[in-house]
Amino acid sequence: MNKKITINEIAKIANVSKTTVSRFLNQKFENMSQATKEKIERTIQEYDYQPNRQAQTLKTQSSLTIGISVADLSNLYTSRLLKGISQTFQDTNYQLLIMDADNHQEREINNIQVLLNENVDGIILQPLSHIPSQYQLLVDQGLPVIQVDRYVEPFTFPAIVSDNFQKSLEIADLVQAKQYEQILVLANQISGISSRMNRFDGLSNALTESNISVSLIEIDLDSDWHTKVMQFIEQPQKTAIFALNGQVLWEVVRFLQKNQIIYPKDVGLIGYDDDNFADLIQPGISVIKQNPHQIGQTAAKYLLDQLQNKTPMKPQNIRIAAELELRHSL
Amino acid sequence: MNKKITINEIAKIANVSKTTVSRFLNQKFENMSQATKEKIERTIQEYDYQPNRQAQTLKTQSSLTIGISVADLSNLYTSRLLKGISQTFQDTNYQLLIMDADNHQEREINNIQVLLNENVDGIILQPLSHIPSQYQLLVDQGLPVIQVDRYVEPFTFPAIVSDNFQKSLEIADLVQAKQYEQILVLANQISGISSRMNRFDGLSNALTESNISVSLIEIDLDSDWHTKVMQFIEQPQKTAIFALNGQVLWEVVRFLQKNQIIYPKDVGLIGYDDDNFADLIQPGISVIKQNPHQIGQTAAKYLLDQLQNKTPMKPQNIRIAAELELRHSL
DNA sequence: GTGAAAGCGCTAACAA
DNA sequence: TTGTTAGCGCTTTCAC
Repeated sequence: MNKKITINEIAKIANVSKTTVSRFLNQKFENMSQATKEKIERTIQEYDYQPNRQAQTLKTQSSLTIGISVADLSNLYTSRLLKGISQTFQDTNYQLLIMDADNHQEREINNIQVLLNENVDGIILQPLSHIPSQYQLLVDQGLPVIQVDRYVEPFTFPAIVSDNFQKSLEIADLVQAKQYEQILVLANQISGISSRMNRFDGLSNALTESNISVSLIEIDLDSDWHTKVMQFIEQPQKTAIFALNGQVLWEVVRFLQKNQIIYPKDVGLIGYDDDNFADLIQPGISVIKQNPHQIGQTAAKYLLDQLQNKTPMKPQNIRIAAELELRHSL
Repeated sequence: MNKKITINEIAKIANVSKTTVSRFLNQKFENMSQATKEKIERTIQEYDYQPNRQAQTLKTQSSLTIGISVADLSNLYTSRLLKGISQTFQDTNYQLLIMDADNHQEREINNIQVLLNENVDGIILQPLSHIPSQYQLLVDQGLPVIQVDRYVEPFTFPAIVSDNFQKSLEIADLVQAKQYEQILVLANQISGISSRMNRFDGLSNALTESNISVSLIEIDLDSDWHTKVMQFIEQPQKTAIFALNGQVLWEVVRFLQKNQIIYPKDVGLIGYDDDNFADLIQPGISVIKQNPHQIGQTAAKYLLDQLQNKTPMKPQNIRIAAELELRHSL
């Protein structure tokens, strides 16, 4: 067990005080002779000295660590989001403390407490809850916080999200142009998840004046969704299905394949594709592709900016354009 | 900015010394009166006190943090691996410090240095390099380290991996039974990546006595791989393609679809499917499904065990069975 | 059963 | 231009 060398020993070896070494570490060269500077540099090199982070944090109350809490670690959207964040912080001094809420609100609260307790300098949060009071402890801390993918209303922190509402307007246009008569929106529980609500609301709002009906089935809450979907498809009206996220889209495709329902003949199909797999499935499925990597990058950039300039950012929604890719299914 | 309450203030409020509070925090109740115990408990509750992690670490030299360095954060294999690790540590006091090497060796080295510098108590490593000397600094530290997905030879640390070699033996049997005459193995660079090498070696070894030829194309190193694959397919021999990981499998499927090459008629196809998407593609593709979640869990469990029992683990390979799912493509 | 005091490795105010 | 000193929040030895 290699005991690590400390600032004291470096100071002793270089024949200076530890203050001077500390000045060197923090690049305060204004009043330092070239000689001592070089002497310290050499010693640090030679002994491969790295300052102890905990001691630095304890003293300065700044951990140079960014806390992240994601809703669910195990999907590609999250991976790409994290990649974007990670790349942006790559060449800074910040470390990332990534925590998974695993879609449980208590875990998210716990994550936030742990992150605060680790004295993180900023937080990137993919919020699970839409109840602002849950995040009161973040507000109290006055820490820089950026939301990603979703936001909590009323706005307390800036949020980097996809242009969910806008994309649904485009889908509404399409659906009208193609003369569909009813739309079935399939989703995981949407209540409180701003991204999903925006996707649904965009469509409903745009079609409210039309005579196209919009229905919602939350497949994770409704064990009978298979039957209901079949009923919709069997009705005489021309029906389209809109899957609000990738996971749901693939479940629907599996279901349709199993029941030999052909799209777009028997039913129209469009959905979110966070896995970029839609082009592999024949016939091609029309999808909306988000850009989680850019969402992550953007969030990280804004956070970094706040950290460096100490200027608080006003709560606002920053939208990253998703991409509509039309194929044959709608 | 809510200044956090410290052990000193808790002590003052509870009318005891901070030593006693510290004893309480560390559950040293042997010589503590019920009265003080309750008094401290109440005060801690009331003020929502959480001990400062940096101070604890500085003092005890144990950070209660596990460092993780993954090869590439942005694929599902990694996500599921991390989920398995994360779930296992969920109910412990350990935090996870996750770092992405982004497939760059220098980054991995840097990650390791950062993790050591953060005084992590253990490391889970998906190694990028096969050169043991790169990891000498880990050996020197005497830290518990577990490798996942891949290993470095000669063995310095235990490794949790898929049964890559064994699965390739099964594939060799299949290929012989189906009377293929040549196998084209498609991969990303395999040199030094034990998992990929094991997959290739298993197949080659099993077929060395047969008259089935085995060829390798590393598609990320060979910009001309499309042409070469076409040449193989056009040969009179009955050909099968074996894609050594998910990403490669999907690239091959895209390529075959684009060129209207039909499997299994024109060419047999089997590959690793870490995304669990193969069942969506028609006709069904035969795949090997790994279990990264279980690999992560297992790695975390062994690490936790070492941490708690202070017993070093002997370097060994622990294999987690992958699953062969046969469909129509081979 | 409890507390005083030293010290983990660092930074920063102040002194020289 | 450099050093002395105090202290960040905690644990632990030793004393009572």
